[in-house]
Amino acid sequence: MTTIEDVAREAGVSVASVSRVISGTRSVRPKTKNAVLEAAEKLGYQKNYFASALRRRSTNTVGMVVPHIANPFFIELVERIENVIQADGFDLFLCDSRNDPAVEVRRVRALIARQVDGIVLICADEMRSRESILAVENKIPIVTLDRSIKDIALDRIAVDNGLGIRMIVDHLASRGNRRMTFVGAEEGISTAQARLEAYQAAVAAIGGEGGGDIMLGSYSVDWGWEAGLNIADRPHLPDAVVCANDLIAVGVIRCLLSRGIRVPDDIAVTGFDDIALCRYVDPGITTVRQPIDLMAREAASILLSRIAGTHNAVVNLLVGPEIVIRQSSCNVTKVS
Amino acid sequence: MTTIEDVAREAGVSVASVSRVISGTRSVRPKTKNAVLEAAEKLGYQKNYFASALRRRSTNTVGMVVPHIANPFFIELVERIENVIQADGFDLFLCDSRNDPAVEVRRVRALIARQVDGIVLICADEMRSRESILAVENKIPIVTLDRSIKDIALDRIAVDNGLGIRMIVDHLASRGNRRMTFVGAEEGISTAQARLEAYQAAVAAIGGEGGGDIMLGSYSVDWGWEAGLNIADRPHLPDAVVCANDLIAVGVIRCLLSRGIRVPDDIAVTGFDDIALCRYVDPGITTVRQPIDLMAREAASILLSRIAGTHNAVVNLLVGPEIVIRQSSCNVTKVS
DNA sequence: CGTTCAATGGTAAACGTTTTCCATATGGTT
DNA sequence: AACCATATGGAAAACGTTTACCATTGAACG
Repeated sequence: MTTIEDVAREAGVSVASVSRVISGTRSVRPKTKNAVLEAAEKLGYQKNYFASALRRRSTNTVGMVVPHIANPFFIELVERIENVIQADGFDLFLCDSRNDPAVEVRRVRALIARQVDGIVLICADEMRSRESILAVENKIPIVTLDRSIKDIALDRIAVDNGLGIRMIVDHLASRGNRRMTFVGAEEGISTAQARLEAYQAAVAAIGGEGGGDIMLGSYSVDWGWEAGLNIADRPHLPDAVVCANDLIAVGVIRCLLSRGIRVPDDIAVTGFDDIALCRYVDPGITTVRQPIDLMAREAASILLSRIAGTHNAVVNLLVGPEIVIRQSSCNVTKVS
Repeated sequence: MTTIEDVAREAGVSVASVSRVISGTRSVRPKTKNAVLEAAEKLGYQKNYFASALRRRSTNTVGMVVPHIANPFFIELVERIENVIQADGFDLFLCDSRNDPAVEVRRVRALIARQVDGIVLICADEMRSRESILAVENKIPIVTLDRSIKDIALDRIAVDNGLGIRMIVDHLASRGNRRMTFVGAEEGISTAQARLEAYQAAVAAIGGEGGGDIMLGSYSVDWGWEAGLNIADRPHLPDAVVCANDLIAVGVIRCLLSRGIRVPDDIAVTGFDDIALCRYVDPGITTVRQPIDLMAREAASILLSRIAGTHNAVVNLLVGPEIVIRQSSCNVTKVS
């Protein structure tokens, strides 16, 4: 391994000069600069990341913790965020918390131990993820994305879940669907909670039925399938099933179809997130599109500005969703 | 930040003893050990990762580079590998090469700079990914997974792609399909190349038509759709479309359906990998299941044993695939 | 010409561990 | 009791950077 000292000897300057050229912390005369660069090139010098981090106490790295790496929605956020921060010279460490606050806090600790300069957190639980925040001990900035933590003043960027669900319910109602059912996820997840409450309020607002017809599970295809079984077994089918995300909707639809129940003819089904999968299944799924690009850019730039030390007020940004109507909700119009 | 020195003072011992207790590198008397542990606990001591790594030149971390983080097949491999190595006390750094050898080599360099103890590489290109291997300079062990690099003696774990495709072609032939088409990915990808060659050989072996009817693009839904357009426009449809992976198959099927061509009734379509998506689309996709769990376990354990210094001969492990028959290939039997 | 100031270069002290090398204590064997 | 082997503790030297501090230079200015 060649060190700064080897380079200094080769270039005939001091280690300080080499360091200054490599890290660009202070100006050096063009002549010495060139000598250093040539020597470094010749010796194939590579800066030792750990020595540098140890001394500087900063790593040009941000960590990101997501609940489930296999969920395409999170992956899209990760990809976009990585794009933004990479342009600023930062690297990204990605961790999966398996939707478990205990794992999450371990991951956060591991990131802190590696002295990441900041963290983007999509938290596992709106109450118990508080531990993860405490683990940070205000040592570095942290922004929450998509999901939030209760009663804690933290930057947060998320879609307006309530509005999204209202748009869905209004859309279903406008096509004559009155009797609805909601298939959601655990209440511990802030987005799940928000979508649930919005569903209840929206159904009440349109004077529909089923505001209390609710099943809660997890954000997964398997749970959707399970809930589908329950629905299929009912003597009297609802007009529409509002699902808390697209994965659930896929499970519900697959299950209903397997039982000979037609979607959308017999029941309309909707999702949330607009992952690519919505376009690949048949029928295509009506859903709420999150402005992923905008969310990722905002989250990244807030984090970066906090890392840079600028920025003060806590940001709580709710971005607007967009409804995407596909076949899964286009059943016969019962009222027009 | 509390250091080893603070702990030593609190416990009334030397820093050496503290270090030995924390890192467990040498035995210490139970009495001092307890004193150290108590002091560490009391002060909330956390080992400085960088100082440790700088001194030890090892990090208990392995890096993994995959071509595309949004491809569910890779994600499954990542999840399984993380499970195995975590049980051994290793952390995983995941990177996305965007299927670009230039990005890949940057990622590998970043991993080396962070002194990962080993790398799992799913390489972008069977020729140009050679650069990535050179970047490692034999400093640390590296195993390739799924895809391979030409003419280079490196551990490799992969499915028997040729056998998988033969199983598919035989299955299609057994149901009476004679005229076939292949929709593959770039030849620079070893798996794509292997599947292509196997397709040609298998079609020849069964005396079918279409051994030369080949379209090459990328492992993506979009490419599948594009290839589907070409197929749909032909005056004379083939009996079956063999796709090089499931994403392509999804694209082909969606496209054909959108043009009023029925799958499987008019054309049978098959995939490769058996990602979850195959079960969620309609018709379900006939495909080749890779033994992901076995592959991940083997790759991880080979890497870990190389890191530990045991292990010598280069491993080139080809594991057996399994055919999963679903609706997409179950068209009318033309010969029986 | 003397003074001041900015620009640049070098020396050496951090950063927080791990580990080598010694010193001492302990226990077991003749 | 003498000896040896082993276990344990501590001092200090690494690991490779960055940076505080000082020294030197040369230019600008009166």
